[in-house]
Amino acid sequence: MNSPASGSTESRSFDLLDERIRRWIWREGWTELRDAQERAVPALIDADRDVIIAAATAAGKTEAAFLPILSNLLRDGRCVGSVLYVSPLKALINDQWSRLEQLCESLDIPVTGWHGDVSAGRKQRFLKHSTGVLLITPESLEALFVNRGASLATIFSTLRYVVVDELHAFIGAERGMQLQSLMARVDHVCGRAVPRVGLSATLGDMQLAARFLRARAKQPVEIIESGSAGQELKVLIKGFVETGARLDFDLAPGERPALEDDVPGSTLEVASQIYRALRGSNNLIFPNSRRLVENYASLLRRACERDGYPNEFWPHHGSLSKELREETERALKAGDRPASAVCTTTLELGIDIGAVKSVAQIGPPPSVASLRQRLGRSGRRKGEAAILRCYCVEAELRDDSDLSDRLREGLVQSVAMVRLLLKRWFEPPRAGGLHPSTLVQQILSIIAERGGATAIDLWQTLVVDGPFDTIDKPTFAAILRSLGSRDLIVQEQGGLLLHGVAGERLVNHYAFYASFSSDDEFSVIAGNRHLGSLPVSHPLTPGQSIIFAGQRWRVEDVDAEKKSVFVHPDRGGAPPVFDGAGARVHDEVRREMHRVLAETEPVAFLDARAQMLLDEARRYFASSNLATQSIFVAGSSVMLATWSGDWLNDALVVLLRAQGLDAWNQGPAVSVRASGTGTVRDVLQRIATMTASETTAALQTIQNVDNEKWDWTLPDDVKRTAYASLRLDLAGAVAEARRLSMGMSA
DNA sequence: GACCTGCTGCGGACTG
Repeated sequence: MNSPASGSTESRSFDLLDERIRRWIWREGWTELRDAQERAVPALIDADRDVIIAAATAAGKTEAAFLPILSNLLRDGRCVGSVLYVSPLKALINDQWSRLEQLCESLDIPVTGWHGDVSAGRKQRFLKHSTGVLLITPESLEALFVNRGASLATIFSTLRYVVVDELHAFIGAERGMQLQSLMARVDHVCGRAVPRVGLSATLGDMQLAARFLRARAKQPVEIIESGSAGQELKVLIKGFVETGARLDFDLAPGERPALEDDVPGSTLEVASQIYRALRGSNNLIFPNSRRLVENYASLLRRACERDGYPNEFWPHHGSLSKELREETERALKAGDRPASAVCTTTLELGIDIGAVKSVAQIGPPPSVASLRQRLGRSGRRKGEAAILRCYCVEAELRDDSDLSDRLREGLVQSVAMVRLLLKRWFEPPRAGGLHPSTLVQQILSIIAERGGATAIDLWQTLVVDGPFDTIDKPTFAAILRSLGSRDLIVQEQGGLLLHGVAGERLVNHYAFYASFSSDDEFSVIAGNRHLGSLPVSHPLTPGQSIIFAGQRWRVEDVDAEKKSVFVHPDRGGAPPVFDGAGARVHDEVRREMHRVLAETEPVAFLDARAQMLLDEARRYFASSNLATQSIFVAGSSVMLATWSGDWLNDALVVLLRAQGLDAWNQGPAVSVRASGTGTVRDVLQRIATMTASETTAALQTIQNVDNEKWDWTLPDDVKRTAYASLRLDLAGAVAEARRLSMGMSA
């Protein structure tokens, strides 16, 4: 069938679908099944294998999975089976629920959304009749295991598929480990391997994704990869120099500059250019922090006010209340007048926000993968190009400017990332993390589910059948002892493990279900209105002014006990201070940066000022022999130009420090405090011959290794190994030390 | 000098 309307028999897949679903397709007026849908039907219809569907965002992945799955459910005449659909976002569950409900209503298949915002009544209804489609988050699924362990076998008795949406969002993350464990526990409860289906638009390595979906598979995972038509991309990178000058941006007559005291001139210049280029259409603007989102949203809103337009620029980030975020989403979706969002990664994936004309990136993107995801939001209409504008601010050079400024690091990183994007490369997920923190959560959860478990049971489910297969028996035993010493678990006479008093208390609180931790935040309240939450590290004081939700406020009162900040509108304001570490750059990006600097041809997508800045950086790169020289003296430091990613650089820093040198990661280079290169070369030679156990010993020097939610419960060495598995490339650092000490070029 | 995700059961008061 290329055309169901014509009754053509070209499509075997169409004929395989249940008659009621064929009628639905007919009614919808589809003229053909998309490529991914055509291929997914025979793979899924018999529920006899695992499948990955990788296709572009608009290629109809949900239907590709659900048309054959629902056909299977209808086989017995009426629906007696069930499907478990797991999604990383509540908003996505709500979107998918409306789409599926529209289809399933006519098929008499119940569709149940299940997450924290869904009423207990709806959940009860599913528990009574556990058939149809259950759309759920990993956290709510965890809660089912903890609270309804005894009825799980009944609930999942007719389960035919487990579908995981946005598969890429789970790989390499704590939530991914949790999800893999939950899928293994579903199989255990069902007493059989329930077929798994993974959906994603951004998978690079299909084999990695297949191993994530089912490790140690008896039969291979079937992979359906549907290439997207190459979409045209228009890119422009604009350069700016921070001179410290201030622009007369938006002052009303007689108004005293207020923001200008806090905002650099380049920010005003970037805001002013964005305003001119984007006002009048729908766009997404990505500064790299919530603080900058607030700054730009406030400036752009005031520019609209100044010119007498209704506001077109709306902030969107994770600290804003659900209501304020929905206001922004509604403005974007409405389509009756122009609206742009100034946002963080909250608008990078998931929810449908309608057509977006262009994407503006302020400062270097956090990663190529993220840039790719952001661009996927633009030019979705047929025949329209995706448009990307990057705004890069560089410092004015002085005699004491550092390497990063002289090499125009931010600009060069943006150029490198855009070039990698055009080559269709992006960072693979780092799947080697051990995540013993999540193992602790799963141990406590299984004890709750089964009303107690032996060490052997836990070992079998979590390590032999589950995702924690890099944990050996002595380590597993050490973790159990560590949990015992903290009263999280106790052992009965017969060997059965139960919760201790402390364990009982933690598992019985709803905060247990999430595998990841989050910081303490203060509620920001204006009058009766909850504006959102603010992660506060330095406590706020009454009288202080802040920018929040794109507007300026003065702090009236702070209630530390209730974690609330009471504010009222104000004219002045410094943006709220957010803490956190920087984005981590991949090896390949740093190598591409080296190539960008070593070449001499102009880069096609730079404006005149950006090209000038790049030329400057290239001249410095050439005159300092950076193409061939890896070790050199700069002031009171010795620079080691590794041109490697932050995992390798951080590991090299750990190894240098363990040898008594003061070192730190400076991006393209590692900097060591030393007067000459002699000592540094000697130490590099020593590091170059280190064995794995010697590098492991160096981990002892790291001060703070508590990274994930349950790390505080783990033995010290397990914690350090876990830290290294997530954040350090120790083997790479040893190899780099060898290269550096032999005087080879990058 | 970063970002994001998620969260139950139960008792008691109240309503129709």
